[in-house]
Amino acid sequence: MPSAESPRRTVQRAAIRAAFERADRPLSPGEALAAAQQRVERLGIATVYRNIRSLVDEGWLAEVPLPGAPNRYEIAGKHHHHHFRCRICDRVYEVDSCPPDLRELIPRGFRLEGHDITLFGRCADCAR
Amino acid sequence: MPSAESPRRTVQRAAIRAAFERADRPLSPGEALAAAQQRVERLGIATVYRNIRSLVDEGWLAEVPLPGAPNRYEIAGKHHHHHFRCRICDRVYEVDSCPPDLRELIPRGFRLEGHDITLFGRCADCAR
DNA sequence: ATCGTTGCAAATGGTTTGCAGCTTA
DNA sequence: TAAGCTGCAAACCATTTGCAACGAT
Repeated sequence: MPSAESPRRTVQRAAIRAAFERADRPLSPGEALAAAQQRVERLGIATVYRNIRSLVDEGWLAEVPLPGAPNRYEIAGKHHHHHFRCRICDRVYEVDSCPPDLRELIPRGFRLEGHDITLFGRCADCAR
Repeated sequence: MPSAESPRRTVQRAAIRAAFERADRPLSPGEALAAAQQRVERLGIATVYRNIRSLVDEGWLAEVPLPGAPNRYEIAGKHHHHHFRCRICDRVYEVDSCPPDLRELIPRGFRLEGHDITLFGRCADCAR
């Protein structure tokens, strides 16, 4: 019986997970690096990318793809929601949403499998 | 009175514009290159990027940013609409949409300036 | 003592820029 | 002609990978 190897417990991995646990919003790899480096000084960006990928594969993190901006990542398992990106500070926030019926919008013959809605504007901090 | 210089008429620029005029969907720079190279063999990708930028600045092209995928571009001036990306062939299509009232979704203090909605799934060609 | 993980640097892939030669006006 | 464009190659930026040293088990 093949047993999936579980990742080793390293300070780097713990610091990266902690960064996401403490964040109140989705983080980019760079943001996660900055946060995790407060614990592990010599942490490298490659390690952040590698761990993000493995946490996504594990289902612990969820990818947050955004139009015209690098991906963010957030802890998985939340209910269906979307995101708001601040054009000033570039931070991304989670927003609850009641997406309308999108099924009727697609051309005939197309198969709809999902959708992304990204709102943008200014967050409370940047709204002046 | 300062007069904005208008770009010179070159075969490259004409071929690039023709690529977008003939396309029935938003094109990536690579797709535009491939289409325009049918007219101008030695066309380079840098020229495509430079012309796309200037056409966007001129207001002739509109940027179509997509989550997790390189930008596409389409002729500007269309009415409000959104896009559908095929997960199989990666082509992007325009879809008419009647977006719901998104204003009520954002957190208090935030200022909503716009939104992007991207549908994804399989286009008619790839739906099997 | 293994073998997975890390840090660093080099490799990628998409996009941008420098520059000499070409072309439009 | 002169200045704007173009093609090519090098530069960039975000992300990925190779590799030897490191460290969890």
